[in-house]
Amino acid sequence: MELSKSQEDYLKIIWYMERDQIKATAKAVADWYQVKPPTVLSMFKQLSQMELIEYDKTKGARLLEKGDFLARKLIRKHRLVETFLEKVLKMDDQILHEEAEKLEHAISDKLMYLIDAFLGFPDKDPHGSPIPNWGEHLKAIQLKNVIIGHSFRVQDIQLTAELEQYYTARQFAKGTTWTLQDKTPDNSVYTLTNGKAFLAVSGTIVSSIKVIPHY
Amino acid sequence: MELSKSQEDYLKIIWYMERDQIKATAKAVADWYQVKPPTVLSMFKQLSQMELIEYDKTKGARLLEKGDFLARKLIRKHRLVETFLEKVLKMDDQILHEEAEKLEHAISDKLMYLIDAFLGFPDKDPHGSPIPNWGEHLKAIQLKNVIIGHSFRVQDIQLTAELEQYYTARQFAKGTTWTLQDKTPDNSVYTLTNGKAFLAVSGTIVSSIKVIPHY
DNA sequence: CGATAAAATTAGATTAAACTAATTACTTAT
DNA sequence: ATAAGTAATTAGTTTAATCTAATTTTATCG
Repeated sequence: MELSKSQEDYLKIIWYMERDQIKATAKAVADWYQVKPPTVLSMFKQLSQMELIEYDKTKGARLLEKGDFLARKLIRKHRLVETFLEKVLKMDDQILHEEAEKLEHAISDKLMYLIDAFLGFPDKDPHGSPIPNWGEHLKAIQLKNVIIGHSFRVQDIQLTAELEQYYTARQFAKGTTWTLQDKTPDNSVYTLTNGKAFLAVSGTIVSSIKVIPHY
Repeated sequence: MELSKSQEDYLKIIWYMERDQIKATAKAVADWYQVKPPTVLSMFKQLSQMELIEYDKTKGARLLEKGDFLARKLIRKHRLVETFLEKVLKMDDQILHEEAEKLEHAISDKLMYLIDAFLGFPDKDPHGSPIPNWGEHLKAIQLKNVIIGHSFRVQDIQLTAELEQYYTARQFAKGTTWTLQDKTPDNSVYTLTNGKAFLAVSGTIVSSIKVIPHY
């Protein structure tokens, strides 16, 4: 499922708060996003449901692996767009941020990549903030936490020799690239494709497989 | 007021239907936009309220001056973005249209201008469709129909000599550029600014002044 | 410790954009 | 000109994201 603009915004705010070591309480987020606490609470509930965050009254909201990944991606888009608007289109600094704020939600992963390439894969935005990317920020995550439609490179597999052999025989091995095509509602089966073949992976082992998502 | 993505989409569809001489009935628009007729009806009501369209059961929906202006602007954004993605970022043709469809709603007028300039003010998009622009499509419209926040160049003033003199003395004359800052809820007074001074224009004459909007 | 302040939570309302189901109003072909 | 078939319209529902008002929890300070 695609996230809404709002959902993305909340993830982003929590990400920034974690970075700045501010507890992401309902109040704090409400103040930041200029809404009222009940609104934040209901969004927290939603995002928890989707396993993007974890919320606890006293600890505030914290990003789970999937939420962290999506927040990072959004921030990456923001900073790439900002860089692009400034460097290539010479946009005025005053309106830069606001413009990027709108665009970050409308930019596909493919377009993000094209902009990145056009800019020569920069690692800083015009303000000097790091642009989260592969090596620096996108760590390996569990296959369990990959989002439908995303592709990834297999980084590490911890299975019994028998199982490992089974999957290796089907080209699912360290270093190969796959896309998560679908999963069952109960997360018991993950369907992958590598463009040529399909592969079903049991939900019992998706925590034991580490992958690096492509963006 | 900013239009929502939906509102913009409906204007665009009506614009295309007018171009293709298809009557924009509730049914036809519903089929086009993949919604049900009651949804379209309620949107027609909304847009009529805002004086962007005119709806009549038998004649269907037709764009009024303001609606036509906004639809054109959206299409202009679409085609400029498409051109940009293809020519500059070398985006794949397959995803071009879909991508532009999302971006057109997220691009400010200023960014539209920057893209236009970067491309060297093209008049055709990659498919050969004309990119609506100044000379070709943006005709003079009545000051009455200018949208708050937009600037324009004064093209023609049809007033009594006395009034004309009054306004001319205040730098409001053919060829000058102004921005519509605000208007009263009853449309009795329009407030303009030229960056230096403010000028109040009576609602009784806003139909007699023709202007060319900046985008 | 207990009173007060602050934050969290719950309940219920609102708005925009969609829907379904039911009704009304046209068209049109026989 | 009338029955049958479309299209338009109305009424009422739904969902996401917001709100306000009321209540409950938690903190904090004297």
